[in-house]
Amino acid sequence: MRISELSRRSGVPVATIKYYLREELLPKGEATSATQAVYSDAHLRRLRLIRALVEGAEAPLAKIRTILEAIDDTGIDLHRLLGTVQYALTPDTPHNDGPEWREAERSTDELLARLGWRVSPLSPARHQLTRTIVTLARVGYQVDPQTLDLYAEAVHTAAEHDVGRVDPAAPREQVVEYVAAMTALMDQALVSLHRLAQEDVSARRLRGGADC
Amino acid sequence: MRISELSRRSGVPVATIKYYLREELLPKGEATSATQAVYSDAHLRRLRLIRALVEGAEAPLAKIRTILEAIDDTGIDLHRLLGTVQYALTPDTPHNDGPEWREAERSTDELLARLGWRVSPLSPARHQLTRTIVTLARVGYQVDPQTLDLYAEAVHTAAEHDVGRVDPAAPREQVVEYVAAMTALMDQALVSLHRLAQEDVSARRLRGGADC
DNA sequence: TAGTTTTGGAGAGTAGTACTATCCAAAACA
DNA sequence: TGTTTTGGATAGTACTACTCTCCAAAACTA
Repeated sequence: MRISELSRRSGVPVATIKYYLREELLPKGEATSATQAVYSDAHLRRLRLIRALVEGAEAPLAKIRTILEAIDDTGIDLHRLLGTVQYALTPDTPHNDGPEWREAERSTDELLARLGWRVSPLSPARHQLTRTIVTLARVGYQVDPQTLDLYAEAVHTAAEHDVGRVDPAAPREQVVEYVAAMTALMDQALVSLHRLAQEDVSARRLRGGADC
Repeated sequence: MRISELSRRSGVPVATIKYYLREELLPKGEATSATQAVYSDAHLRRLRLIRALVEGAEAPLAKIRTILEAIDDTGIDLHRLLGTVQYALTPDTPHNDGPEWREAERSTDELLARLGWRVSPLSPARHQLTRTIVTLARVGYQVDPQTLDLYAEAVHTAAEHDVGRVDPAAPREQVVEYVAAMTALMDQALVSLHRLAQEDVSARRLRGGADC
């Protein structure tokens, strides 16, 4: 198909498709002349994945490029792919170094030790958790170990399910796209549901006269 | 304290503090002359909250202003405050209308009916969940009811805990700040832990030869 | 065949966001 | 008295993801 049809079928404007071509997020179409090219279903699929990462994960384009390269790397193992997606989705934030940072870091380390989770010391999510603990402490809310344990147990169930759905019998292309999409987007489902749950509990407990 | 001390104690540059004053995120200090003012501990606390929302929740300043106004509204009930924070944190995204949207919307509605959660039809998190389901469907991953049920159960436990920590005996100012901070920031803790859990499960199941 | 539309490619422009730098007169400090 | 800090105002900056414009070649249509 030509670029206009790709645009129509994907819902992405031609100018944006051209932009993604220039940014090398989307591979070139097959040139049929110096000024013409045709695009395949693979382009449509790739475009949909890009838009999902832009809209659903609010990932910056540079980071999306990293994810796509990992997907296209035929030698990558799935664990590494999952790690690459997580890295890409985690904003670069400054490393702090002070007593409050070290205390929060200790909370994180102790939690992971208690849980026995196999997590790299370099994992960006570690850093993010530490940072969240610091941020909450700064506004007067100490996150205690019981809270962290309870949260951890909850999300581990979800994660078992996420990873359990990886189908070893499916074509590799599908598997890697599933891992990338799941890693990038199920966080958003989790957050949405968390908010819905908060609303439900709040409606029962905090609404009206129940607010002290 | 003067603005330089406020800057030193908060870690926020003077220029940024002035910016927040202009943007009316931060109330004016108490003028001691035409060109001098002093700031209280309340200013320091407010500045920390602003930075927590900027850095921890990645909330746009205009939305932070909305949250702060709700906090300062002495007549607001806590349930409404929680709703206001959630609204503020949810990006405005277009409403779609097509068969795939309606199908996803039905998934969301059925889930909430199954769960019996008290959730407003206008809740932004409803819309976000629907959108996530659509986005995942577009990249080939259908989110089934079992997945949603499992996630929902997990996060409800977390939400019970979140809301259960609201202390009716504490000063109102503290309570409203806790509700706002919790609503805005515990999502990030949840996501961080979800990612750590995924890494753990992936390490067990997907690493190396386990990838088909 | 001629006029119109579409294309790849290149470059410039736009909007939004959150700051950051500069300037100035008045106040505070040493 | 000279230097530093202040409130206030204004302009500038960096980043991000597009979006618009132009042009020559190719494709389409009547």
